[in-house]
Amino acid sequence: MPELPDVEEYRRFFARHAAGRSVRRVVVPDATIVRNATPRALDRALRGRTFEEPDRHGKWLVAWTDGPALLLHFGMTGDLVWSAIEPERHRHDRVILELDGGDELRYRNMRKLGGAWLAHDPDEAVAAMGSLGPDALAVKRREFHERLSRRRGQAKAVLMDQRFMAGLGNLLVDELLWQTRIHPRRRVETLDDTERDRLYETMRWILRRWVAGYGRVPRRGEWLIAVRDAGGPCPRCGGPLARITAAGRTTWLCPTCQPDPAP
DNA sequence: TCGCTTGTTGATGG
DNA sequence: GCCATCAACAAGCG
Repeated sequence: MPELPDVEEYRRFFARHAAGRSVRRVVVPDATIVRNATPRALDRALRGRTFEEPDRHGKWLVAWTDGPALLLHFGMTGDLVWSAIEPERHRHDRVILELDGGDELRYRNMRKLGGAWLAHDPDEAVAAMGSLGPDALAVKRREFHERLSRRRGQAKAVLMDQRFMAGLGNLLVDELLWQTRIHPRRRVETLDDTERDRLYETMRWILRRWVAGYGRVPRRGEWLIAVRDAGGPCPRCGGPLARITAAGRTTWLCPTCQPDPAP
């Protein structure tokens, strides 16, 4: 369930269970999930190391040890599982961290989009994550506006681009555009100052609410994302929602609240 | 069988 | 170089 709030929840989950604990062994049933090392190299690098408090940047989880780091990206179907909660291993558990005391933290990923990377130092970690923009939850107003001013094109595509802001995904961008009443195909260069600032404020508000209140993308309440799958009406105006494709992704919007820039 | 899916990357074309 | 589109990755569901 990987949007920024989901990965932040994974980060806390990882910290709660694995921080301060040492690695007894790393088991990788499917070698292809580790993208830049062999299972043997990953095991050798992490075995005997102790996990520290993990970091998150956008949708990336960076789990540092007192030596190298394990980087996890959750794709569309990634998850973390703790053995005390779920004792049996699952066929989609791709990386299994056996920790001191016998507990296991497992990286599960059905579709194998995303994966695991090994980084020996911060430079390698940055290289593995690619060119990411600032974390969407940490970015300052001034930098947001500065970066937005350098972009052209459809709002949906710009906001989804991890090089612009790291952490905004398909669901969250639909929510953000609906909250700010901006059509997904609206070109960002046509946004006025009020709209730009509303984008920043609303992005922060949604992220904080979803991180603090849900720890994930919400499924209930007066959110666009909570009603769209049920085919429900717009929570704001009561009109029917519309489904289009924008930036190559399924996109939900309210045609009344978010007028089409080019009817 | 086909279409669809909360993500990302690389090729292609304008 | 920037932007738009699409295929590919992979696996499950209806």
